[in-house]
Amino acid sequence: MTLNGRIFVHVDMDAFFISVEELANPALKGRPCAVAGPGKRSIITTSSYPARKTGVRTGMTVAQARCVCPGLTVIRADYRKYSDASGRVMDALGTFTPDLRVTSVDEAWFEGTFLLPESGLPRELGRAIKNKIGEDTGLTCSVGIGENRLLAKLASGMEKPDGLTVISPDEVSELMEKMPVERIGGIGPKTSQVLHGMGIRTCGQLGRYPVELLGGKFGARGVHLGDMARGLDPHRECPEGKDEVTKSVGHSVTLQADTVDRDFAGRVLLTLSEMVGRRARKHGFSGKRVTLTWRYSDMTTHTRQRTLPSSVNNTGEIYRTAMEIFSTIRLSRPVRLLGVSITREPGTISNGLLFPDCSPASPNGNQVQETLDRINNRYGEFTLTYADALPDFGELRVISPSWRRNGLRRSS
DNA sequence: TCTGGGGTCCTAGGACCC
DNA sequence: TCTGGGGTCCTAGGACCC
Repeated sequence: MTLNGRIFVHVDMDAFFISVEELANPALKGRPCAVAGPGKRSIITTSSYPARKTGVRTGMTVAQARCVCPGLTVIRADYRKYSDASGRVMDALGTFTPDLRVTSVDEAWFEGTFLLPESGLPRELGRAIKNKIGEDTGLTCSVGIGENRLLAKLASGMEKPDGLTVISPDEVSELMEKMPVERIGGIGPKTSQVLHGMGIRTCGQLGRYPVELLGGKFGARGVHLGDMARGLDPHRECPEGKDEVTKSVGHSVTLQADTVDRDFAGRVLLTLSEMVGRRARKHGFSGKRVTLTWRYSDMTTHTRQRTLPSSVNNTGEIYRTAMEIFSTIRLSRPVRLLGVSITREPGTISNGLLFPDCSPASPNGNQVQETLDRINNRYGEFTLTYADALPDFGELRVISPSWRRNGLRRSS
């Protein structure tokens, strides 16, 4: 089975965090286990395949998961370990192409058109990738290959775990005919619910639906839905590197208990501002817009933002702006989450190394900050910090699935 | 003992300008 | 007995992804 035109390869690690834990502790293998954060309100991040069989799902609370699966072993997330493992995986993939696109801690894709082995069989390329990752890291992955990104990603999810799936052009229409719409990247719970309401459950049905009606229902996005359902990729024109620029840096935290205490909230905002500022400064990022996010106990989430005259990444500026915004809002209910982020203006380049535009609050403030940064760089995050900051969650190392190696999203 | 945290992109409405 | 029509910027919210 060969693909005649371009080919794209999508690599997705199997139950990544759990697999890394199993590597460190083989006794976990074959057992129902799950990785979760440290807080009592944290959720399941990843679960092993035996755990999934019992009904454990990502997003459940630890209590819910234990309820479904009483024998569940819950492992506290160790982001440093996953970050290191991810680096090894991406290094292995980097031996195949100089143009690897890392989309998250456990996912990457690249165009493989010119990388096919002499035999020209995509499946052989896929096998070579799986072998290389296995040899270098001891981990398994699922590889999907298709004539565009959308199909490659779809393919990688078809035979998990340890899968290798090649979708050749002549099997696309038959494959899509019965494919549930929610399997397509970009069609989430809300969209699929609306589609179901319209009597559309499969990609076959979606692909035949009149484009005008989809456009009317879903706006600009609706126009692409039909194409996607037929296995065409709306991202096919994606200029080199254009999607690689980081646009915002932020941190948020769900509090251990909901609060109406404004002083405490202020200390949380100081801590978050320092975390944001630290990470931004480390990577030469700065942004003009500061956004405050808060979530009430009923899960309704609100944001208020303020655009500053110039870009900032100074903890003091970020904190001051966040507090200015905070002072304008009246908390109508207890708050469960607070967040702070800075956003780059569209079209501006902010790289502190080239353009040191991190306008300090005051020369003194900046000196203090530089000293703090130096100490924390050397001895670890929050070794020295503001008296009012809360070091207990400031210590948390962040690695989100959108983490990128050598990129801004790398955990600090 | 409900419901994490990091992001991106899109939409819609209002302010403002000419 | 009135109030056009663009364009752009800013803001808030929401869908989605991993």
